Amino acid sequence: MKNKKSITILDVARLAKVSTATVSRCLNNSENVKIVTKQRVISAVETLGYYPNFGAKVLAAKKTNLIGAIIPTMENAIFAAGIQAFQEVLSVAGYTLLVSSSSYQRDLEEEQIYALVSRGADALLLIGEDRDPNIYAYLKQRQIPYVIAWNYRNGLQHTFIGFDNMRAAQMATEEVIKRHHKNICIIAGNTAENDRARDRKIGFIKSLENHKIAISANQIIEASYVFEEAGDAFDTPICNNPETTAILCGNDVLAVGALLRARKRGFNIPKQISIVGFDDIEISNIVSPKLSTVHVPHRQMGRHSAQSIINMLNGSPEMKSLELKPYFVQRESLS
Amino acid sequence: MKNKKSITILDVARLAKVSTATVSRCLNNSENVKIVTKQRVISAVETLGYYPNFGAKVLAAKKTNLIGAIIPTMENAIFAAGIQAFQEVLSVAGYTLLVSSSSYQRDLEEEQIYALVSRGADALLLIGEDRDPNIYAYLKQRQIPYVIAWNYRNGLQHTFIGFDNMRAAQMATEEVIKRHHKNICIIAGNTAENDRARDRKIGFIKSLENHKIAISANQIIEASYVFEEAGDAFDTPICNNPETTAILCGNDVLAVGALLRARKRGFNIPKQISIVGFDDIEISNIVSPKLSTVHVPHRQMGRHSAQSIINMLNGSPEMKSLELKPYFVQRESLS
DNA sequence: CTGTCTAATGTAAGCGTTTACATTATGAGT
DNA sequence: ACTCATAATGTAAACGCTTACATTAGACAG
Repeated sequence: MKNKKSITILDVARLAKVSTATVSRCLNNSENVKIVTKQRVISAVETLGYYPNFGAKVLAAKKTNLIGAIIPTMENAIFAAGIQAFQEVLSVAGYTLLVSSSSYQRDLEEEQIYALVSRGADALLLIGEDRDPNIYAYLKQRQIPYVIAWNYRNGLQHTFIGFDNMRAAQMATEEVIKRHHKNICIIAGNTAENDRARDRKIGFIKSLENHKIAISANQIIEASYVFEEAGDAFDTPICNNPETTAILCGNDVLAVGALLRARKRGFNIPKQISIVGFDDIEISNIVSPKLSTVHVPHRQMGRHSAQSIINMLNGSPEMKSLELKPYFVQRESLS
Repeated sequence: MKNKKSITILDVARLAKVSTATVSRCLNNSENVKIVTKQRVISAVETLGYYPNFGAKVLAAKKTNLIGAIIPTMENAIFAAGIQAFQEVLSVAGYTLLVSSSSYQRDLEEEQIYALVSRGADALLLIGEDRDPNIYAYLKQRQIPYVIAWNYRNGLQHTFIGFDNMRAAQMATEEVIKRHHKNICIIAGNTAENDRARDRKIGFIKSLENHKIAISANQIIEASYVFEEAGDAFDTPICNNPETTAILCGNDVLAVGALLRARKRGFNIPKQISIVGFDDIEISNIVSPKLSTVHVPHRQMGRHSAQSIINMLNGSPEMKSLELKPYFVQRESLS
């Protein structure tokens, strides 16, 4: 990508006494090229120090082999690890990852989607389903394949590689209920622009309703995914209160934040108050007491999403969604 | 990036009754174009639904605006957060991040460097200095600017945005020594292919020597950055031993791994044994007791690295290195 | 009204690949 | 030795943009 009269495929062709087409074929390990010719070409490449020009290649081949991913943040281990798995699979298949983070902001995410596509992304990994329909229209018009991870829904609208957040939340709630908790609080993630947070919250509430356990509006708090905020949510009179015996949290960050604050306030967990998280990131195993939580298959999602995108790019347009199954992990913070 | 007779800049030019040059000028917010012409062009772009072709743009402009970063892993929060900060700065400047991870393996990292450059990276963020000289030669030959983060060294060889790992390690060691510990173990990261791990280990040892505190070879263990391995290292008879009163760890993951195992074995921390970490990632605030550790300015490194790369790409070839200062954070695991 | 200078726009030459199609070499079967 | 299928290679037309340079328009001084 710089000035200097650069070495082109033509120079290689001349030195190897073949045509540019043959050089191209050698370099893209294509069929039908005699072994001795190939060797001649390779050695010409080496003596000249030739490197293919990326722009020219992209222009001619109409693909970049760049895959974009837009995630809320890398600061949450769940996404960091998911993306890591995603990238590993892409990498061995010869694709490269373009990353951008939206900080859970819808408009920012939108910008990033347009940006990544205009910077050459051949396909996209998106987290969650909730976004302006125009974006899907845009992606369709430009024929950019994409996978929606961290969420699963029946139907052919999109390719989902994820799980049912609502059901998973219900699963967690059932665990709490069967231990006879009656006075329960919810610290949910901000649901305004986040379908996963919303589904989880709905799941919590639904289960409670199914079991006729009363929950008033002020027992449901929303907080952003930050320890401090979760702590503050705990300090709300409704939560921080001898009546309350269990808190359901929208994710592990929230749960750990609440747990730490509860401990600081002198509560014994889980004796006086139980706390359950969601995600099963590493810290849930590190806090004491260890967090009871819902295990989310983040690495699997990353890997399968990558595989799915690769398939799409190779022309299998079946768009098979995949539903993964989270499961509850009982550790120490629930009794 | 697909078939379909696509809409080109020529179509836009025709509709707006201007030349392609003018269209290009409008789209790249360049100087010297009349406001009314610009409006005509913009509206033509909109009615046609035109999007610039990435490959053509790159080929003609000789730059991609893609910045590559190769980090050991995103699973360690220190890199995840650093990269996050890096990306945020790039993003507002109109650059996009290409990421790849090396799993701390030198040969893999090497491959990734070549891969990212051949996939269009205009510049690179590298972690640590230690690598095959051929790579630096290659980067120089292809005129790819790069920044080395997480390490700092005097000299004009490279642009460093980092800190002196050895001195930081000495700083931590001094803290331990001044609390009168005499029987100290070291759990270092694998130093074979990792200059930062090596510098830290050397720093630990140097300080001990300076204070005439004996440390035998078997009091120094290397482990990879994984809780379990650190735990196993702790279980070594040398560490897990009433004589030992302090353990210096190569990073927080190691420290937390050791701490958890020590607790499991019934040790009281820090009464019976002190543990100090390195990095100051979030978990060091979450374990109990909270980890005493060295704070590493990871977000700052990310931001400054981005800024530095942007400057280089804008033609300021000064290559100013920047030394950041880590500091010790005393919490609860050291007494 | 002319000359001069600057701002705005146009012209067209690259940029360096890939790949459809055309051509030539190779070798098996007779 | 001669076909004829097939493998190997060559030819050259895209691909769609940017930008150096050329040209024209417009403003203003004299």
